[in-house]
Amino acid sequence: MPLILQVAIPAPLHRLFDYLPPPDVPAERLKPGIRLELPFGHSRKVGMLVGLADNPETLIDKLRPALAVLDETPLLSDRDLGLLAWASQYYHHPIGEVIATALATLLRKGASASPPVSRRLCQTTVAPTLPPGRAPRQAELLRRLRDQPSGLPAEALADAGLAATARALVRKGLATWRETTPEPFAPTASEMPHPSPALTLNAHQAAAVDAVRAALDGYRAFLLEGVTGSGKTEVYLRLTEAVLAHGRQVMILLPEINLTPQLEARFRARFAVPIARFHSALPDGERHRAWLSLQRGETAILLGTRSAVFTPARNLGLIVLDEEHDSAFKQQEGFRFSARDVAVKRASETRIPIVLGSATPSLESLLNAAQGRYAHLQLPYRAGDAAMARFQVLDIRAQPLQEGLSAGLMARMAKTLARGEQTLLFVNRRGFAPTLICHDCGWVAPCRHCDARLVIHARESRLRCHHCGYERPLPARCPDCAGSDLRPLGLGTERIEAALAERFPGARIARIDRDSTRRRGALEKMLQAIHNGDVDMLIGTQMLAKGHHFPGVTLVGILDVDAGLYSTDFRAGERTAQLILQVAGRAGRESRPGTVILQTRHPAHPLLLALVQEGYPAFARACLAERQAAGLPPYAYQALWRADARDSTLARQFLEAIAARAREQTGQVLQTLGPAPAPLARRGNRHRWQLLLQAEQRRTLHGLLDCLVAEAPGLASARGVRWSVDVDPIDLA
DNA sequence: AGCACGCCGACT
DNA sequence: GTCGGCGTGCTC
Repeated sequence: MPLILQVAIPAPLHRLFDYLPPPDVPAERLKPGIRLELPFGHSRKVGMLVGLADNPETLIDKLRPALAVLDETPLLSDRDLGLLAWASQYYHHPIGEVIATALATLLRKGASASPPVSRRLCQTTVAPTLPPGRAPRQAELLRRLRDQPSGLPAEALADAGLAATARALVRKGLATWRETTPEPFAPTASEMPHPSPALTLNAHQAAAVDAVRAALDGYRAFLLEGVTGSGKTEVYLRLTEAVLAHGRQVMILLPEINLTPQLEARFRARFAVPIARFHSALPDGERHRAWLSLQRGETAILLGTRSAVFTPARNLGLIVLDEEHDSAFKQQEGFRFSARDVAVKRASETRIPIVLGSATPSLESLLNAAQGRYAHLQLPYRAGDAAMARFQVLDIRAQPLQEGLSAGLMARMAKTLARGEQTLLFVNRRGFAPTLICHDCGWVAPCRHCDARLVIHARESRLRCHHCGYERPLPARCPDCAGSDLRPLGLGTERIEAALAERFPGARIARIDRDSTRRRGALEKMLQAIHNGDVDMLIGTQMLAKGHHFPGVTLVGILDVDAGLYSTDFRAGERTAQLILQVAGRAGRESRPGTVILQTRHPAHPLLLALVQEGYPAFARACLAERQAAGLPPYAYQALWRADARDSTLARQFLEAIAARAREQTGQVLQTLGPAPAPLARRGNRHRWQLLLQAEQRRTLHGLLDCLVAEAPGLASARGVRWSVDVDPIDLA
């Protein structure tokens, strides 16, 4: 009876490949989770064995034998493979590529996963005769070896400058090198001191810690909603302590590890256990070691970004995902997974708790909490009674603007400057395509088919909806008030910087955005200058909103609230609110909380008022009610089908065929919006279109996707078209 | 995605 | 007469 190997290969192919076992390999070594070297087409690939079968799926004479087995023992457990198979199915992404994203780069290329050889220096005799004469360093090292029967690691000796001393002892036969493999992390009383003492918890923190600690034995998802400065990190630390005490590992996921050095510092200060980082900016070798150390159980705490969510762990006891609302958790190309949703799935499969933390939770998570799927924990107060910033809505309708700056805001800036305090100007440039707005009455061009704004296509002089494809010519006058002052909405940081330099000659201005901080170390330098008080005015994008705190800033100006309130993306309001609170949380200190000025042409916008008058929870409730009324996520489920082709018509016709099939199969329970040109309609000489599929039931949508993804390659209109499916898209742009 | 096979223009 | 353009088709 032939043994057939079912192998996942990193290629954009939605299936497994069958192979014969490599020659001369005993069957018991062929366990799912090991890597194989394989002949594939005309090249060699590293694939993952995911299953065994008695009979091949294809003709037996097409089978080729695998070339070699690369792993002694499985790199991925059945549970790991199960999570990856789920992700492949849920996101409709090829299993081979999904598995590849779960492996560190070097493993993907076939590098050895055996533990690196590490040498420890051990004494050779129990009562060594000390070398005569003066060799104090050798004597001292011998004494340390006597106290440490398991020996001292070579790296530690090298770090301490004792490499030569060690060699001398070995030469004299008093010590010897032993090759050891690192032990799985196992907490002992001596390994668990608190180098930095735990802070005292307030009542809300204590309640949150108790709730999670009571649930460490099984799956439970917790939404930890805590305003900026309310002490979420201390909660994470206490929970980590509890989990480590059980000898289990903790995974901390962050949107961007480089922006949260304080968090890592606090973990390192609190715990004397092995802590590893895992993120895409890490050099391959380090990533490889971090991956393996978690997989083998040598790392107790992993701090990582979204790519870390698939890293296998021997004995995971808790997942913490901080800033859970952050869109960086969603991969925006290729395998478009949400690390937050995968993490929840992983916790549930592993039967461990997960804590999703945020000051401004996503509406998805708030709804999950409201419906009881997540337990809702709240930290409503800032530690140390620090006051929240005051908000001030500034009506700029019919006001003269100088590059987006109103006279009122500039007057406040002048005063702030005169007092020697800092101003932070926030420009939301999150890739919103500009919208047309009437400067006299605030009218914005709406789509007649969608609850969305039309987008200016300047070259064609037309307004177009990116959801349904509706379009009309650019109007010369406002349809509402007949005013002729119609303006595109949206300003760049450079224009504002120039305007400020002109208006405030002599003021020291710093611009912080991707362009100005591209050079290595440039951001750190600017931050230092700001902290030193060498900067009067900061202009920045959302880069400013994360991680850094600016105690010298007492005035925050948000120039462009309308662009966020009226974007083509229905999620823009939610993101804008999250950003406003995040920016507000950067400024001021206990004694001087600071003022946040929001420039808007819609001073009575109900969501804006809810946010500034009642706070984020009230805003979120209002926003959820709107979403429910409109039948939008999180009350509906979406998938965005993208297609591109050399010829624009081909891509459109393919998506029209998909839309037609979708309507045939599901009828009324599914909405199709489009196909419409993608916001970046032509990229790399390919024309891009998109089709939005939406259903009230997740099952309806996924059942349909299963069929359509299987059918699509066979459609006549699929020729020459490249396509992909984005499940739970967060950027419809 | 690679990578080959496969039919039509400008060059030693 | 060849070298090479990238169109399309396959990979167990």
